[in-house]
Amino acid sequence: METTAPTPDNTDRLLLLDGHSLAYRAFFALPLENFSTTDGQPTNAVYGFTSMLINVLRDEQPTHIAVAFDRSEPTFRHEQYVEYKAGRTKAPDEFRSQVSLIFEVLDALRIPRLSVAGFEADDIIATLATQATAQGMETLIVTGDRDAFQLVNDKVTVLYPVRGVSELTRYDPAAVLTKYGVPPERYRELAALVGETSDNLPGVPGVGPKTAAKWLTAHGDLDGLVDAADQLKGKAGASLREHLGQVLRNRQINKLDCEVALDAAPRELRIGQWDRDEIHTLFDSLQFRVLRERLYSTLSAVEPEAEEGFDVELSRPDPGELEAWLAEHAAAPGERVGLAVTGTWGRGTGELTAIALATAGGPAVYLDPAELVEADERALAAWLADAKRPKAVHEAKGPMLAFAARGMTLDGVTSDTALAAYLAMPGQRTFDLGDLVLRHLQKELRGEAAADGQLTIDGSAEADAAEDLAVRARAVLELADDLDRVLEGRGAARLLHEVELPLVGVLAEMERAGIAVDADHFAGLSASLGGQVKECEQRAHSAVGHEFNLGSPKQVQQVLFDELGLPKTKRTKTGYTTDSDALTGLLAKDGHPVLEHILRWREVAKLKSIVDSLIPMAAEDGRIHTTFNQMVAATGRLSSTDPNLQNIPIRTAEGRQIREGFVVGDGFECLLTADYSQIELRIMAHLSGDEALLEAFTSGADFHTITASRVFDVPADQVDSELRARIKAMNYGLAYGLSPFGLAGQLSIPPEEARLLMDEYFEQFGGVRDYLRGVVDRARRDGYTQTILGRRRYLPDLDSDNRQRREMAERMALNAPIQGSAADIVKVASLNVDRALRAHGLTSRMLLQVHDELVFEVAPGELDELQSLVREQMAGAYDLRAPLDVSMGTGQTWQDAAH
DNA sequence: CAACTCACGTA
DNA sequence: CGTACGTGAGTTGC
Repeated sequence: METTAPTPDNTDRLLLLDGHSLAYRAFFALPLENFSTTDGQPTNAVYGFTSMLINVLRDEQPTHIAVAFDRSEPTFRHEQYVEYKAGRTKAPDEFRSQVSLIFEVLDALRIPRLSVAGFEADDIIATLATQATAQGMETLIVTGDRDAFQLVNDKVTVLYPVRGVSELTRYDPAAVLTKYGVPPERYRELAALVGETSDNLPGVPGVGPKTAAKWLTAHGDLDGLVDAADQLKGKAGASLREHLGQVLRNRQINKLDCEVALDAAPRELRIGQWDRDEIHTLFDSLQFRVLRERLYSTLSAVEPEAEEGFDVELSRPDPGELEAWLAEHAAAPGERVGLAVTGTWGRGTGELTAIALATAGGPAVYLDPAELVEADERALAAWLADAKRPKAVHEAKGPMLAFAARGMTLDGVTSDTALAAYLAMPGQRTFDLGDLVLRHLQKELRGEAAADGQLTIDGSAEADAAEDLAVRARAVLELADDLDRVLEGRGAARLLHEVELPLVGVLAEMERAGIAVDADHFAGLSASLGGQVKECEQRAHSAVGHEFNLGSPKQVQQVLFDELGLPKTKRTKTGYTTDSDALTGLLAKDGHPVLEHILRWREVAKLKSIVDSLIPMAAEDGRIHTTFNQMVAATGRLSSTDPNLQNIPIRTAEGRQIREGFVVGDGFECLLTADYSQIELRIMAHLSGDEALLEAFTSGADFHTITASRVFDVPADQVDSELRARIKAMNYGLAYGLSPFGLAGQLSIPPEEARLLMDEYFEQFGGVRDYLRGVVDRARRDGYTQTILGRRRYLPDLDSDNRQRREMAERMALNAPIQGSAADIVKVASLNVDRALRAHGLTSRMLLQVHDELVFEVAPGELDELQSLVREQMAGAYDLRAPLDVSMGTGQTWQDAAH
């Protein structure tokens, strides 16, 4: 039972920890009064757990890691034995508040945490250990639960904490035998005889470990002992005969399940790149100063040892030789080539500074686009445009724009590794190639020579840059294969290949097209708004008797609450809110004139800032080219930046004036807008299968009116605007996880009335309530939600014991399948419309996508054909039980095209 | 100067 | 105490 770690070798070592059992031990081992933050948050369990984790990482040098947690739901053991773990006192609040902190530590360290409803952490550990052994990995299990001893063998070792959490005893087969007198495979039977107090599994009275071990050794195993029970002598023998049933039940219950269905396989638990900033912030808030330093020095040693680099045979073909090179190395059908480029792109265009192609076999080329002779340029263009020459690219849209700017088309992209990573991990902010390569391939983004620690051949900067780019191309190629496998395993391969990937080109074309703007209109608008801003400012100042900055929430607070003594509003982190809801409320109560001026100032100042930001955005072609981002929204929506054209005002008349500045471009006839009406509600009706709600959609009458008429039990023609507004708020709120309280706030009615309203609603539409409940339950069980096309959103916080975070995750779980499915449908529609435009040979083009709306620029004479084509493709994008409904409008400006 | 907070525009 | 975004201005903190 020695505690030194084995010498590191090349075997993969999987470290599995039992989160709850270790945290619980730490909680009782470390005095609370020494481990709390200054604001009273207890941290002894987090500290003890983290400290132990750091020590194990340092001493054992694992290559793979995961932490398993129990869940609150009953397990299969409870079904077999109702008394299982009965009599356990509930964990103290001081402990429970720390579990989510441990989650945060693990998340920041990028250590996977696993839990499965109906199973204990031990079962997860048993499953992973069994799988790891089968794959030739070594496994180390750190747990305070002795049941794990049954898993010990040549490849599996248990580290069991002693003396609190400061020391771990190593249990290999020999150590188990020494300590208990039986080999590990008999341990379970020994425990069945002796019993386990903490699990409320009583053993045979009068039989301790010594007797039990003696019996098992003498009779081979428990079955042998049972067969021989009649011949056992003495009190102990009699006691065993009397409690035989109980012993057999114990054996049944303490058997760990090795076949739990898990999301992750052992090989996927490779130690990843941890987030230094996140750790810094988190440990700061936990006031772990020493621990942070220990962690830093330990983890820098444990970070993935990326010994391998990428082996590329880089060449720079002589002028005129590119075609031959491509024919030799990049012409095999079906054999993907990695493509990496450097340059700049954005605003619908781009410029290339370097191009590298890498093949799976090793040969790679580096090209300077500025030096390409005509023949090479032609050969490159032909290869790029050939859809039958598959390519893997990381973030393909930018390069696509850059290629397009020099007249080349990039087609045949069968993997965009950033996009694939987004589908695999939709919550992540960035998809850096280096990080992904390290995580998935356990390699550094560097060449073989650099990996060997050698200097590059001549060390020149240009040669290094060429080598770097070729390595990136090769890395993308290998990463693409790996991510293809990951997505295939999750059933998301079609989403990638049939939706997201083809959409890249469609988005690039929309960005390239841009939308024409009327600069004079914007200039006039800016001037007029500027005048109003000044006016409001002066009125506000004179209303309070002095100047102040209306744009400063802090100064506005000072004026309103300190100087004027207005009633306090809702709290923010730093004071009291002055948002428009609050000010409108104050205006109704107090009526101080300054409130009106502030509100009005905010409105016009906001509009002016939007107009002023748009003016310099127009490119030389008189059009604004936004950038669509396909990989930021966790739900699958697109986002738009530089500028954001998805939040151009529409609600107020003045706001709509801005839309008048977006106009049809030269050579086109008009703009066409087409949007889905109530797409999210239709999806909710479809997903819930609520017949009443579905009927409200198929009846053809106004949806909100119909639902209101049902809920309030009045004929549809007697539903007034008040009733309709209430139900409309409910209809939409449901998809966001609205609470009675929130509904009350929004409708300015008492919470009790809001609750009643919801009850009445659900009485009519019970299927919706069942669906919404089911969504959250399923998400909690699976760990993620899913859209109609299988797009997942992972929500680990559904298990948080921080109420606020958990409820937030629940609302996200409610909304993600609805908003995400709507995003799926609009994406499919965009693709189908784009295809149809080509098929019909139309010149009209798609310019914008605003979540449920598509904006087109109509070429002369094409309006009728375009309209019917767009309607057909949008309505037919997906077969919902509440059919998709499309409404369209046309006009010379975006505003006029509204409908 | 970067990072954060607040406020507010859209679906 | 309703989801998903991006932007701009002011403020805070290194």
